[in-house]
Amino acid sequence: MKQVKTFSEYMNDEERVSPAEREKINFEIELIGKMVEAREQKGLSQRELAEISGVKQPAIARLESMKTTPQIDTLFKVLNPLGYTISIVPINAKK
Amino acid sequence: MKQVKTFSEYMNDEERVSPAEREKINFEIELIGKMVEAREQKGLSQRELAEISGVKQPAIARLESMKTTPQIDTLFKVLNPLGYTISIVPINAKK
DNA sequence: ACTAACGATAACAAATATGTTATCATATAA
DNA sequence: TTATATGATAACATATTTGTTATCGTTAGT
Repeated sequence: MKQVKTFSEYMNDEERVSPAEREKINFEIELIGKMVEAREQKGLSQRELAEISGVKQPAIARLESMKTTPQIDTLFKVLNPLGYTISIVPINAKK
Repeated sequence: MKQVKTFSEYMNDEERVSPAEREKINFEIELIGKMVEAREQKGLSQRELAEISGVKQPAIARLESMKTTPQIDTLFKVLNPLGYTISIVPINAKK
């Protein structure tokens, strides 16, 4: 018998993780995925993105390694030079 | 001659408001619009939404009156019971 | 071997949001 | 008029992120 839960099973256990928490975690995974990919695809180092965005390199490193959850100001500062923004969508629009 | 700028003119003046700041302000306007509308359309008071979401009523009031910019945790807690979430989109997808 | 650039991390101060509790003014209903 | 519910606000403590500065280990290039 299985002894531990998979990550997916853990994430879908409502008794442990609330829907809002799950949305937040999914968002963060989506965030760092697109963030790292876009940064590297533009050939930018963390230090270069730091200069462009106005967010310091240690803060970017903390975000990319998921040590912290960004504040909204920081989110826009980092995403904007990478060509992304965020928007509010109905939950059922989750394609 | 015009003496003052309209809000729109102010917002589009890159020397005063950076692109990232503009995105953030637009996001906040979109946020409180959908937030208040959805809350009232569901017939919920701030106190009721506070109970459902786990965010205290004073915090909700501060958000709706734009006294503070929410943290991402708070954002998901409030938006989730209202049927919304947030997602990362390319800037050119701004319809 | 040396240098330079990279991402990660440490430590502390500063900034900001939230929790908590209480209260206020206003509107609405009885 | 009295009572009740609403959104807004105050004051303070707590929590979390970011700034700041410095450094670390690793990798790539010379």
